Amino acid sequence: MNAVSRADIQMNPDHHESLRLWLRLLGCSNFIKNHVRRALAKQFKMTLPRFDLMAQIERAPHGIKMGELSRRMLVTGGNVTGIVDQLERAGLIVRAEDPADRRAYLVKLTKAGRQLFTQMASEHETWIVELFSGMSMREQRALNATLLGLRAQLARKT
Amino acid sequence: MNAVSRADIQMNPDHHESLRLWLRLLGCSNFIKNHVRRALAKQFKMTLPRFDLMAQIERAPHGIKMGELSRRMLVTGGNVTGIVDQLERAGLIVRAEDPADRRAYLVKLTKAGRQLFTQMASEHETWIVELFSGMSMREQRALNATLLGLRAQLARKT
DNA sequence: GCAGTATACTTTATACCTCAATGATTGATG
DNA sequence: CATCAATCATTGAGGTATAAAGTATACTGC
Repeated sequence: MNAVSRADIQMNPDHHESLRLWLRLLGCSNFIKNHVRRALAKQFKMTLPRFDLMAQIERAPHGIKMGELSRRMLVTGGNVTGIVDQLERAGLIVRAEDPADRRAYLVKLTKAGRQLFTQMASEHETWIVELFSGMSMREQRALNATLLGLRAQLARKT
Repeated sequence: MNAVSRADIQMNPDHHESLRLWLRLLGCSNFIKNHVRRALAKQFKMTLPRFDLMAQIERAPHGIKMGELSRRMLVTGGNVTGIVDQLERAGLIVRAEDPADRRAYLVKLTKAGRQLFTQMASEHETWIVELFSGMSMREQRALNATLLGLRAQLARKT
């Protein structure tokens, strides 16, 4: 094909492998994200970040602090503020006061939020199952284990 | 395929496996993306989308059309317009006329763009290699193969 | 030639997201 | 118990994303 660039010449072929792996990982992730985003928009007029945020809240029945949401979602605090604003305006969540810390809020699902989330989560799961249906359960478990290891390695690099 | 009710779907632990896998995939992807974004900003005052776009152009020495950029980056055309605007304003790329189609542009790197990209790509590669250094080359190849298969399966789902 | 339709790109409105700066509260230390 | 650094959340500016609508050009078939 075409000649290799100067950058390519300097590359160790093993390094190239890591780069390809990263691009592949990103590609898969983006594809699924796009798919889910479109489905959420179409069926529930919901965005993916809002759905993710609600999912985090749902796992914390006693409420969850803004900062904890930020850490779990790997996004900045300012971002969380904005999304919580929107969801609160829509009546799906509330900022409850934290009795132990007057700086903080405990964000909780409202009844409407819980109901909607239950519906969405169910649909969401079927979409994901369908997307991964080309892989056997065995393969899925293996991939999951690999990624769990990768995630642990990555966490060490901060 | 759908002989199971929605209640059954929630009960099936295999389905949760797919969900966990997806969240793990997304987590790894986001972590690396954040890491690279910060490094690009710090060392080159560059953003990740702009770097990605330059990388796509660099692979197409004769220039590349806006629509092709959009397809390869899995983003919308409007988005490409904005990023190309910024990079062009910075003197790193140019919109050259396509002699074969007056609606289209052939986007190319300028000399400055090519030089900067070469530097950035080299650094970028070392970051990625470092991030994946916890995995053996063997493991990386296996993961890459798995994701390649996944990507192919996904592409079939449109 | 000349509709009608498809393609290439831009624009607009809205939402996400980061970083850095700010205000408010807490908690640890001298 | 007074200070002061650390923590919790918000704001504002700049950049990235989408969908939908708009403009201009190309193509297709009659």
